[in-house]
Parts: sequence; structure tokens; C-alpha cells
Amino acid sequence: MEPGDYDHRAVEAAARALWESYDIYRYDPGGPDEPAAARPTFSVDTPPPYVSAAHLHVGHAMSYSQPDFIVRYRRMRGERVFYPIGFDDNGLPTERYVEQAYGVRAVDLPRAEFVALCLAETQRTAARYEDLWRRLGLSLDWSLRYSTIDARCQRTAQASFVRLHETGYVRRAAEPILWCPEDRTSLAQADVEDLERTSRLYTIRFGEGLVIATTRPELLPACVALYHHPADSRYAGLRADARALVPLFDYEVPVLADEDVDPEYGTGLMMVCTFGDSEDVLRWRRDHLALRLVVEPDGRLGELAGEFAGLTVSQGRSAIVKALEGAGRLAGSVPVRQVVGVHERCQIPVEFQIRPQWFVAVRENADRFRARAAELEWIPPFMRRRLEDWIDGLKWDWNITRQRRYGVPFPVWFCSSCDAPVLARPQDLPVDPLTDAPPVTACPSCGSAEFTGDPDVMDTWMTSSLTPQINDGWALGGTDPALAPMSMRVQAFEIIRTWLFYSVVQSELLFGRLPWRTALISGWGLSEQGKKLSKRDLDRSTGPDGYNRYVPDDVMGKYGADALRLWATRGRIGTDLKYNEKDIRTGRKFAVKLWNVGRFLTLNRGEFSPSRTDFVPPGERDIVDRWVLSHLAETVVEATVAFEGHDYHQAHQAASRMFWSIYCDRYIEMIKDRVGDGALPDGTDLEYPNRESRDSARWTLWESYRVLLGLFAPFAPFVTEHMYQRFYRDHENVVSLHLTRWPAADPAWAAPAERVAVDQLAVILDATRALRSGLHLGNSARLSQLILQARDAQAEALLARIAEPLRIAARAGAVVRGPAAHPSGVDGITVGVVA
RNA sequence: GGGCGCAUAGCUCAGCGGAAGAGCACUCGCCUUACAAGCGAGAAGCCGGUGGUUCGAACCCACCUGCGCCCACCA
Repeated sequence: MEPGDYDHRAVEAAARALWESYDIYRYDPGGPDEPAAARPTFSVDTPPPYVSAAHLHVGHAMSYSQPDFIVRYRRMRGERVFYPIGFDDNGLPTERYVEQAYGVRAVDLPRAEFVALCLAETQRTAARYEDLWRRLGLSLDWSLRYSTIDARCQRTAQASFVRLHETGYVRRAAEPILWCPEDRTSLAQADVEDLERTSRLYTIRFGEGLVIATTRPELLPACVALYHHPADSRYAGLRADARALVPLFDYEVPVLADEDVDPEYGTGLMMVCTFGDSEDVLRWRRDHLALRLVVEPDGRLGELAGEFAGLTVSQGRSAIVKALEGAGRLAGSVPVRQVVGVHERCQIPVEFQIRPQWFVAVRENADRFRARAAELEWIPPFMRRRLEDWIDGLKWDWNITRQRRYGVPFPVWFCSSCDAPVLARPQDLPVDPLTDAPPVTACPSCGSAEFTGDPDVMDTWMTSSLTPQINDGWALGGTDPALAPMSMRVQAFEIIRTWLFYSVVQSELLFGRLPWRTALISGWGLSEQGKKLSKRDLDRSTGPDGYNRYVPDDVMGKYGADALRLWATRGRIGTDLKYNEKDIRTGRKFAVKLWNVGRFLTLNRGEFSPSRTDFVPPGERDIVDRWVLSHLAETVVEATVAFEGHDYHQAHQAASRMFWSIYCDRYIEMIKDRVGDGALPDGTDLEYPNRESRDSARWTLWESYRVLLGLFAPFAPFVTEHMYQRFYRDHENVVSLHLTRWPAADPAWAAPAERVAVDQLAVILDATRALRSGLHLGNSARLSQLILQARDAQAEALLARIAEPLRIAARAGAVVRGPAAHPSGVDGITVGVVA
């Protein structure tokens, strides 16, 4: 075969076709006669990406590549790799994506029609994501692919719900809940994030000496009490049963004292509404205040707002301010910086509603989750704090109810007469209570025969937090003990409070243990300016300076998948990494270089074949060959140690240093006169090599290149596979490099004395190259003489040993001992060259 | 207000107790039979600041400063 220029498209397509036709990443559960200890299982819990945008970005490519480095290493260590993948294609993120893509609103469509639309669109998008992951070379077992809306996941989620209900960890209660008026659904604490904005702080006169400050005057009709600090002298004269009249709405509310009121803020007098924020909820509960819900589920003011009913929250705010002004009740207003809780998916401020919801008891079990957080191995370790802090700050139980359509239904029917819930039987799951009949014909509580299916669906995290169980078969016939707990959870840091936390919750409440031994937490790929990349930005921005330059498909098309993957090696695990196209180009250089070394091998191996019987044992090889093997042995150890600590970055650094500065820049240059057939292209006879020395170089080149392919296989799986196929597959009889074993250093490669001597030879060789440069000579131009001078006996002893290999490495006709003017870099030795 | 992380060459990042590193960019020289998307040589850093611990600190400790993230506040 005549190797042309490196073409990553052809190389990657061929490697992919090979992997797919042999299905090399398929999980091998082993047979009954194989002891598990002989081949341990390495199982990985991978994040199912939300199907919530047309494209993923290079940051996703980074955080999925990093675990793949580790997985590929473990596979080469001979472990049985279980590496599943799925797509999280239901729930709010997906619904929002479909709503935007098709310009529809879920509330305006018949449920079945909307769900069908979601299913079709998410299948299309998931196929695109799958293709991307395949192109990126993630060594996933696609036969294990799941989608969180499929029957297996629905069964698992519903089974968990039934079990948690039976064991008392799930309860149904009508409590104040976080509510998104935009998406018209309840939310969990984890779905809410902070948004800093400027708003106005209005001061409103309730009565003589009773002036409150609020940013939410539209909640005036929801006001149920006023509060001041007990030590605030301004309000010291108030009686314990003081009451105030709410302006415009003309009803009385109590005026109460509370230590937590900040006398410095506003007027020191605050109004509590049901509900403006979570503080209101606390006081309402504690002090048994009245309930006046004024914001409706659609974000408009309700009947209690009187003439303002029907207005949106912001319309209502202006209108009420105007009315207060007209009534002489507005004392003033000032702009104020404010942080509000918004729904993370739509950035609309959350409101509160009261309606019956299913809650998982996370607060009362917080200590158990905290203990599991401590038990888990975290990489990097500081990520543990993010979970601990979240657990410590839990204020609400996990509301798993969503008033949406495209999700896993609750396997529950309610008795139409007494409202008692009836749950599905585990063997019947999955069920859809809106179309399936309940498992009983009469209500166990009241005997009624009328039931209504629960119309709500589960929080999508309720399903995705069960990925370990979805994969280990728990709800489908029994947990596979080889897969539980799993070896490693991999994910990025921003979903510690959601996916990771909820997974710990499920595993602890269902089984009383951790779902995995180790959590590997990656950082983010950021833009050149260090800004967060977002899937949604990719969809709406095109052009040369647009976000589409972060689309991994385009990057891989231009530079290759190996190049994109190699970018992901550049940072430590858990740290963010700025993206730059230049760095991808650098990654491509490796693939090109490895390719070209292959070409060198082809051009120089002559008649060599590893099946020949003239093997030269390492101990009998040329000093320079022993040197490179010694370095290689050290590199193998370094990379192995690094990988054992999950440190792909150090492993890659070690391999890279070896490949570039020892192997390519020095070793290959040093053997050029020795590895060939003994004549220059112009026919000049080199009188060298002798056959032993040439075979020594050829064996060494052959073996060392193979080791390098192994060391780089986890990082650049395509080009390494290609070179393996070209040179080694026929001799090793293993179909893919990625099914071969991780390189081991042959003890016979250790050569401490040769190593030291040739390290110094290399230093002197560098000096001769600098001299060449001064004479305007390239490295392949032959020198007639290499002049060496030793200052003392020690230097002389070294020269005696390396003079001849140095002559060959320097491509000089002869070595001459004599006066030499230039420092060689080695103490006591000077050097000169003659063209 | 609290927590976590980061701060090293122009840029992106390693190093985390024993003489400051890599890649990119830059300067100079080479179209060299593996590779010009290449090779060789070179320049480039008070390792954010101030104190401490130590024989020795980029590295450990304390306090600052700046940036990022999370939490609390949200009247």
C-alpha cells in the first residue's frame, strides 16, 4: 500500500466501519465458568443528554471525551467494559424545544398530538446526537441505548415510585409549591436559579406610621400581615394585636414582630403575602396566617385583585402603582438591585401555588445522603462540597410532580368519591392511568367504582436519576450483581445538585447504598472569551463569527475527531477549558505526525518482518536502541500510573513528551543511517550498517511504534487504529487495537547505563545540529567530519563509548579527535563539525 | 453575607516542598527521501499582592486583591 497524505475522513470512516462491523465495544457479560475476579467489570453511568436543541457543542464533546479516555484505558487493561448511553428526551426541556421548533404551545394542542410531535422530533434529534457521539469515537455500547420515555425507563421510574410510596418516602400533599407561570407547571428547588436584575422598591402607606417597602406592589391583594423587628423603636408603640388596613383593597391584616426582619431595609416594615417568596411561606406556616392566593397558574391576577383581575403580574404592578399614586398612598420608589428566583429553563420569575403534589422526603433523610456523599470517591475531590452544600441547604422536599404532558405518568388512579390513591401493581408497569384501567374495581377505602387517572407527569429527573437501575435491569427481571453498584458516574459539575443528588437519593431510599463507587466530574468547555457555551446559542447563530463554529460536526469535518478529542486532554479533570480552533489544529498535528512515522516505517523496514526468526533480544541491541526502549519503558510506567489515578492529562503528557521529543525528534533522526539498506539515494555506500545493527534498529522501531500506538489509543482512537491495522493486526490476530492489551514495559528494556550515555549523546547531537544551522546545513546533509575533544578522563571515557553511535546519529563520515571550539552541552566535551 | 475554584511566558494550560515547563504565537536559519500543517536554533516569567512556616516555597499557612461558579439574601 502506498501511503498518501493523511486524510482524516478516510481514516475515521474506515476505523468506524471496522468497530461497527465487529461490534467491538459490546459489553461481554462473561460466561458462568469465568470467575468474575479474573476479568473485573468496569461499568460507567453516562449522562443521557437532554434532547433540547438541534446541536450539541464542543464543550459536550470535551466532557464526553474525557471519560472515554479512561474507559478506553480500562478496556485495554482487560476489564469488561459496560458503557451504556441514553437520551433524556422527555420533560420540560424537550417540550420547550419542540414548542419552539414548531411554534406551538403544549397547552393549545390535544395531549396525544403534542406527545406524538415530541416523540417524532426527539427521535430525529437523538439520532443526530448518536451520530455525533459515534463520529467522536466514544466507545459506547449502542446496543444498550435507552431513551427516558421508552417502556423500559417508564417501567423503572414507575417501579421506583411504587416502591418509594410503599416504603413511605413519597407522600402527596397540598402545600405551597414553586410554580412557573410561563410553563404552567410546578417545579423543584433544583429547577430554580438566581437572576440579578434592577427593579423598583416602592414605599406604600398603609396607615399613620405604617409605611412598608416592597418590590411587588401587585401582591397587595395577597397581603396577609405586616412585620417589623421587635426592637425597632419606630414600631415600639404598636399594640400586640395591632392591625393595618390594606390600601385599595380595604381589609385588615395583623402587624407582627419577627427577629428576622432587617430594620435597615426599606422602612423596617415589611408586608408578607401568600406568596411572594419562600420567606413568606415560612411565616405563613409558622404564624398560621390567612391564605390569599392572588396569582393564578397562568401568571395573571385572580379574583382577589378585584378590578385588577385578569392582568399579568407586570401589568398588575403598573396598574396598582398608578392606583396607589392616585389614592395618595404611594410614598415613593427607588431603583434597587434585586436577585429573583427564576425557572432555569425560561428565566421567568417563579410564583407560588398550592395544589396536591407528590413529594419525595429528601429533607428528613438529608443525613443519609450526606453520609453517602462522604463515602463516594470524588474526582476531583473538591467537587464533594458542591453536593454537601446543596444537601445542607435543602428547603423543600423534592416535588416530582409536573403539570406537563410529555413525560412518565404517575402509575396512580384516584377514587372519584374519596380521593384515595390506588397504585398500579409492579408487574403491570408501565401504565398510563389516563388510558389504562386501575388494578382494582372498587376503592379499597370507600368501595366506589369510579376512578380518575393522575393527569400529571413526573419530573424528568425522576427517570434520569435511575440510570444505574435502568441499566442494571432492576425493574425488568432483577438487578445484575455485576453492574450494581456501578464503577463510575461521569458527568459535568452543573448537574451535581440535580442528576447526581437525585441518583444518590433514589439509590439510598430504594437500596440503602451508593449507586457507584466513583464520581468523575468534568468541567466545561468555554468560548475563547471564557463564556459559557449554550446549546440554544448554536441553533440561532450562524456565520463565520457565530456560535456555529462550536458545532462539533463541523470541527471534526475540518480537523478530524482525533484532533477534537486531543483538545480535551489539555486540562485537568474538573477544570474548565477555553476553546480555540488553533488548539484543535495542534491536535491534528499529532495525527499527521503519527501517520508520517508510519510512512517512515514503511520506507525503511526493507525485508523486515516480525515473523522472521532473527529476533534480536533487547539486551543485545545497539546502545541507541536500548536507550529509546529504556525511555519508552519509563513512559509506559508514567502513563499507567497516571491512568490508574484517572489522570488522563498526565498520561497524555507523558506519552506526548516521549513521542515528540524522544521518539520523533531524536530517535528517528539518530537511526536514519542505520535502519536503511546501507546506501544513499545517490548510490553512495555508507559502509554501514552492518546487518546486526540494522536489524537491531528495525526490531526496535517496530516494537516501539507499536507501544506508542497503544499509549495513544485512548486519546486518538482513529489514527492509532489505522496504523495498527496497517502494520500489526495480521501479526497479532486481534481485530482492533482497542481490543489489545495496554502496553507493558518489557523488563529487558531497562538499560540504565545506556540510558545515561545516550542522554548525553543526544545533548552533543543537539549541539552539532546547532552548528549545522550556523553552516546553513540541513540535518540530512552529510558531514565529512565530526570533531570531538575531551577535557578529562571522565569525558574521555564517555566519548569512547558513544563516539561511534554519535557519528552515525550525526550522519558524519568520520569522527576525529582534536581541538574543537564549541561547547557541546556536556561538561568537559567540546565539539566541531566539518561539512 | 457564606462556600468552592482559579490567578505560572503574549495566548491556552501543566507542575503543587528541592535549580521555572509544554503547545500555540514570536525571532533567526533550513524547500532535509517520514513529515514545510515540517525541522533546527532562540528570545520570552519577581509563578496576583503582603506576611509567615521551612535549610529551602510557584507549591504549605494567614490575610488581601481580581475573576468564575454555587448558596444565602430576595420584604
